[in-house]
Amino acid sequence: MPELAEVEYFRKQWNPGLRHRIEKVLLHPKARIFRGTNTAQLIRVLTNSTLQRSEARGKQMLFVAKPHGAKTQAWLGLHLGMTGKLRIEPPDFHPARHDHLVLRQAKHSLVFQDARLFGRVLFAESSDAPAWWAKLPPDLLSSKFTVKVLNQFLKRRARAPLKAVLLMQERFPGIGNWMADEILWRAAIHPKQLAGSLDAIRIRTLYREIQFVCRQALRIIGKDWSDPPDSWLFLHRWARGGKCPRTGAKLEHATIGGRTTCWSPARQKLRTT
DNA sequence: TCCTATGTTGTATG
DNA sequence: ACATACAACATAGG
Repeated sequence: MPELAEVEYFRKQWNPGLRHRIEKVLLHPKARIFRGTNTAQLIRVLTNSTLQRSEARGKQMLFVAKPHGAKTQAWLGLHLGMTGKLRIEPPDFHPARHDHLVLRQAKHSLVFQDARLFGRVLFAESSDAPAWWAKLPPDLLSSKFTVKVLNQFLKRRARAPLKAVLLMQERFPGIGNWMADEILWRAAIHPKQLAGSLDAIRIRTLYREIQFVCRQALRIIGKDWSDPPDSWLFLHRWARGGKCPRTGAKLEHATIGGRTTCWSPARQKLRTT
């Protein structure tokens, strides 16, 4: 499910728990989402800590807690993978099969559910942010993501199709399968177009559409999980016999960059120059 | 039964 | 070393 805006939506689902104490931590230590993470430390430090704030950067979320009587901070990183969800339940709630992490508070249980277990839980106790948070690439809506940065990355990935390149989180944090298709559709660029083959005009167009889709998705989906308008590719891409909302022509599907990709052949043509 | 799924990563290959 | 491609991970639903 989750790309940039969906992650932002799920992050906010735990807002009722901010500034409240965590009384108990429930988890299945062997669940795959805890791979590489010290769950004993996570339980010890988070129990009796106070949840303070949260942030999302791309698909990565951060929850910061203040451990009881300690000067350090507790850093809880959550990644939703393909099927992860955050939700709120009553304090006496009993975790179901896919509820792998529960932070129990007096008034709420904060639940991380993930059926496919592609998600991930990271944890650190330290005064400064751990590397897995501090070293994340700049947000696509920040001033650090410039046309020049985009241009340089496209040159380095010159032989890869743009669809695959847009999915690279090291440069496009938060973009996932549907956002990549939406961006390329708006920019009228074929998903198989090689990254190194864009002229300066198209690079600028691509840049603009990246920012447009990020901004609008956050505003619409990130706010309350509303659907984007009918004018977006979003609502048509999985429909059987789906039609391009701009040209009315039939949409096409193929696997590109290892992912099912949808584009409008009437609008997105492979270009040799 | 077989195929698909809004993601990441380890490994093979060039 | 660097860039690219793809199988593997685990479960549910059509």
